[in-house]
Amino acid sequence: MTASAPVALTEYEGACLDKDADERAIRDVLTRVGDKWSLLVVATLRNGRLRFSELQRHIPGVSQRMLTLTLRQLERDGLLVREVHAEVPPRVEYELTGMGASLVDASVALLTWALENQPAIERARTAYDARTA
Amino acid sequence: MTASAPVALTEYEGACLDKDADERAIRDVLTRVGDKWSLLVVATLRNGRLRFSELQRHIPGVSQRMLTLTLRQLERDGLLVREVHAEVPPRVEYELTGMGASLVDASVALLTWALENQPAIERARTAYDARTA
DNA sequence: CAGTATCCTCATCGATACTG
DNA sequence: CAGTATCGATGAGGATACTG
Repeated sequence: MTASAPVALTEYEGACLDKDADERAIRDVLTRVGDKWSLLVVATLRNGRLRFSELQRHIPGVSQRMLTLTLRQLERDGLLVREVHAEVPPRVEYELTGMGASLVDASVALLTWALENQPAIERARTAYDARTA
Repeated sequence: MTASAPVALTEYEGACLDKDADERAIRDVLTRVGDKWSLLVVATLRNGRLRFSELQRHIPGVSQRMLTLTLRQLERDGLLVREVHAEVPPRVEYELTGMGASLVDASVALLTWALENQPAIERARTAYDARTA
């Protein structure tokens, strides 16, 4: 499973990471993925559209402000669409675009890695701290 | 290729993202991957060990301070090892661990996604800005 | 219900200078 | 060469209050 990855990586370094535009593209996406709520929002929307309040319930700890800001960014980037229904009380639903769904798919490997390696990381930290303390 | 991903994601939401520990593990890794230099450092080390100054040359724009901090964190997490050679002038080499290499492999899908979708994201932003301006 | 508007804090990051 | 120490800017993110 790791047989072809080194090749792919070499291509990144040679053909991509050194070029400014591609490096910016990657940093752009990684910054988004690395922020506190974006990936959690798209992952939560992976199973279907949800309204604002439903999202807030599904994502513990997110403030109204941060959820709004995150949704606006994701909408601006074309990862989800915002649908306002002209009703009283207002109803706003959010739904992933194809690109948004594909981002989740592309993130699965990294999420799996995170879960699988968390114990080893924890152990490494403990050992390091003991060594340097 | 996207056939099995939704299933995997559903498992994440049901079995993982709602549980505090796993969510912390994921956020932990995503924060690391999302920071400005970490993934760039491990990717650069993917082809073999490098010394401090070589890393700095390979990674344009990184300051001594940030490179040091990034390397210390990655070392603490067990993603690379730091080898100090008792020489004058001092020589310090950094090399990925197996876990460090596997992180790069796990990130390839996301990096590929970033490169492939960057144009579409750019277009979406332009359209959004025109719509809301 | 689905937001805005303000204020505030803290962590990240960069620049610069110094050192074993 | 491979760092450390210090300072300062920037901005992500949280708390709270208010609104169409």
